[in-house]
Amino acid sequence: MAEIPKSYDPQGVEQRWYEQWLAAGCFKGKVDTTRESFAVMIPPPNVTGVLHMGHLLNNTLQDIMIRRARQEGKSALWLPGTDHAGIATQSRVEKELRQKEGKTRHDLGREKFIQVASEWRDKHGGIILSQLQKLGASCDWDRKVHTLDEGYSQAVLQAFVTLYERGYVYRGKRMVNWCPVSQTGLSDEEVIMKPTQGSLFKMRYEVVEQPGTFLEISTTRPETIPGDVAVAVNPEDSRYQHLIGKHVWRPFPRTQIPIVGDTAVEKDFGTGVLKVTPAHDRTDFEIGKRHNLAVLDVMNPDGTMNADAGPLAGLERFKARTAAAKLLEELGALVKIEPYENTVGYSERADVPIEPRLSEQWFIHYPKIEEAKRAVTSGMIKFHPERWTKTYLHWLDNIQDWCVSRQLWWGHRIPVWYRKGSDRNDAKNRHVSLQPPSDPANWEQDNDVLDTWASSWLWCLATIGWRKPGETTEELKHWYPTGALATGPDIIFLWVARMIIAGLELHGPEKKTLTDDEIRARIPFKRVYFNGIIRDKLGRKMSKSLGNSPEPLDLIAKFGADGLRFGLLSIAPKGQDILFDEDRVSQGRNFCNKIWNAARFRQMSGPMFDNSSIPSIVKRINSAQLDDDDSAILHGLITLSKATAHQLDEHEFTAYAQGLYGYFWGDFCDWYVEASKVRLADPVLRDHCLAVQDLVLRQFLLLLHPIAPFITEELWHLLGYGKENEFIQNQNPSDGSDLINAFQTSSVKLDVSKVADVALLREFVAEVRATKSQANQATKRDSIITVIPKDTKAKTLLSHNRDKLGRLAGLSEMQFAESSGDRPGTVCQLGTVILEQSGTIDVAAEKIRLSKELEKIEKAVVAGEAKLSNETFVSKAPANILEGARKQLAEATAKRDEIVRMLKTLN
RNA sequence: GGGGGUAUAGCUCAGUUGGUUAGAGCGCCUGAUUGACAUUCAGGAGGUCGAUGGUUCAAGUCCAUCUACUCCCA
Repeated sequence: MAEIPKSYDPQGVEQRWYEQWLAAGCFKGKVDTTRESFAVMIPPPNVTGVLHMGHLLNNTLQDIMIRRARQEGKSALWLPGTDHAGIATQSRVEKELRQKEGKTRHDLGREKFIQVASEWRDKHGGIILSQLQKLGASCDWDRKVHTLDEGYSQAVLQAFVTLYERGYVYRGKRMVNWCPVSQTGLSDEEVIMKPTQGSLFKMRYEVVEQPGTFLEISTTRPETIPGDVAVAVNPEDSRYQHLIGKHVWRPFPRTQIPIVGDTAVEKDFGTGVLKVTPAHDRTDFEIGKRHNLAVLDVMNPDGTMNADAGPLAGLERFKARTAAAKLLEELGALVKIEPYENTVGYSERADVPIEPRLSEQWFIHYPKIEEAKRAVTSGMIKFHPERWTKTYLHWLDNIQDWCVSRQLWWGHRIPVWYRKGSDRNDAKNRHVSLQPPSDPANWEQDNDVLDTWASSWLWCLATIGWRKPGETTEELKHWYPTGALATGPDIIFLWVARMIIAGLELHGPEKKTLTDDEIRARIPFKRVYFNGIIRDKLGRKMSKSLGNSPEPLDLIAKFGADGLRFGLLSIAPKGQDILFDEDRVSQGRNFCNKIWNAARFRQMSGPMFDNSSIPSIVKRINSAQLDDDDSAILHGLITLSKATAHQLDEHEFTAYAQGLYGYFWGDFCDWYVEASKVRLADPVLRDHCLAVQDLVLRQFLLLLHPIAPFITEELWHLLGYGKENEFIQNQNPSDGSDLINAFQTSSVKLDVSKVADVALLREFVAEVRATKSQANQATKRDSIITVIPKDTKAKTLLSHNRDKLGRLAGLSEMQFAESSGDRPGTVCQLGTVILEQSGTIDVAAEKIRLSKELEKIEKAVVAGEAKLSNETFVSKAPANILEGARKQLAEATAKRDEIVRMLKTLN
């Protein structure tokens, strides 16, 4: 066996093992119906994207789940892929086209543009997946899926056609959210509401029938004045009701528009008079419909003003706003301009304010809403943390039809053909199918593509072969529903809810309502873990413009993938946002180094023996030599295994990481290994003690493996736990029951009470060290103490562990005495400790120390006495609590009395 | 306007059916290095658990109200 280097160097280890895992096909998902299945579908990142902090956390969590499942012997599959990111990709390609060739997509034409975009995708896309490999992601790369793959595309179109046939898809002219930059409609979910600083323009319009009378009107958008077709007041508003039916002069282009009465107008908002612009506002559109008003569109799709905008024609919309204000002023119609903050919808991708715009679009009316709610409320799908259920249900309760058409070219072209020159809104003139019509010359296909989310909502189905309802594949039968989904709560509507709906409606024959059993069979996943969003240490979102996002690959290079994974996990509170601070990732790296060195120490401490299985190690444990520490550390190992199994089941990832950290560093390294150095020097006891260490290290590596796959695999082999070409991923850490069995088989009897005894010894050592530190003897290895044991049991425990205590506390001698006499000491649970010192003791300092101690313990005594003298407590509290309180009070009292006595002797 | 979330040490956070003297990591201070690890070890300082009220023998934990910050939806 090679000698282990002094500090852990992740670089070489990571690359070597990742290559071996790939070569051995470790990550391949195999359909094996004899095993329980467990699949995870990666949330497909944008194909154009690069790895960011959020991906690191999200994919670490998935990797943990899938690696643990593999260890447990499940038939596991983690399927990777990317989505085509319609708007994002098209925008980037168009931008490059514009910059490099000065062309627009229209110069190229649809076919050529898609070809260019595909080439661009193939060149720049998918970087993110190779970056994930550096993180150690154990995806089945051979099953990589892209939403524009041929088979997947078929599924997407089929879903649309099926929903059309089932009556859930319709076409219509509606108000949609229009992005002037991407020049496409968007769904409500893609619009981000942001408080925006703007101005409120107060204007006055003259009443036509009563010259000299003016109506004051407030607006944030004076550029839409040319599109005004009326002004509206609340019919119950006594200030204005007499004017309903009359007209006002619209300032520009100057014309008469009617005054209408509509209850949608809020009397208290502004002046209580609303200008009505049906083409550019949702509320106004509704008002216009009620009053039969014309829809006067004054804007081009790119956000510039069109010819109908009169004097504003040709101006960009925000320039037009300023120009409109100036114009109003010149006309004497402007009263004043006030700063004003209101909430404005922004396009998620382009980050510019959207325009409400009337256009022809395709919509999906969501099916299976009731079932989607029931799936979650009755626990067939479990959300972690559970509170997201409320958000999910609230959305379903207020659900709006989904605008799924996008005026883009990059995506799945809507599989609808219209008879040339006919009314497209008449279903008779449509051909909706995966196949074009047989007489293509008479038809033209819809120019639009589907929303990207209308492809990714099939992710759990179409990645494993779903192509149409009713048909199934081996993979679908085996892995669907998938075991868990890990994602961010920000896409609970965009993606999670829609996947649930898609599964319920499309995974099976058409049914109006579903039974619970049918729901169970159709849901895409059984659990959803919502991980928090990573922010910078000031709590801001990570963003390119702020430059506050670290480069993930740099972090991996600096801390190692394992260290980074561990660090992220240990600072990621359950479902809570995470404030990222690089310093904290170093904890993960340090932990890896600690593990590395513990293994190194094991290697240096003696020869390696048969480490090939639990029984072969347990066989080397000598029951006769089993001491207090052995019992405690092995019992702790069982407890840890059990806790880990529970925490992973419940997705308590942080507790899982911290449990391993505390056990390994605190219990094993700082105490057990240090204590065992005495025995390791003794040839009779050495091998037994090494066996215990071997067992602890083995099980610990197994438990840690899902978080830190590389270092655990490396040490697994270096310490001889696995043979060549066998991997740690195929070893089950279990919940501790295999340890219990092995101990029973080999008649190794652990004494559970030793856990408490060792805790007492640890307190004792800590007190001695503190006392020494105070007396400036901290570094002395040959201090002498006198102990007045509390009782005979304490005395036995101390003398049993004399050598260890000497080593751990730096003692050359530990004497026992009946009484401390007149010397001050430290009181701990096992007794009073007196440090022998040369020269005189600092009486004043001792007094201060003891007084502080006294103050602390006095509080406990008072609290304990109060509690026990309370009759209701004594009569109502359960017996074990009562007994505990009595014991505690007795101990506190004894300690207090001893301190008081020592203080007296000092006076 | 509606609905979440959070508030515990200087910082970031644990604290799982209410029950010892509320914990960890980092930071800070003191001390340690010739054989696992300075990516280390030992010790120390530091908290009226956001505020008020309630339930209970017992509240950081449960309930109500309030305050601050934050997210989502309108």
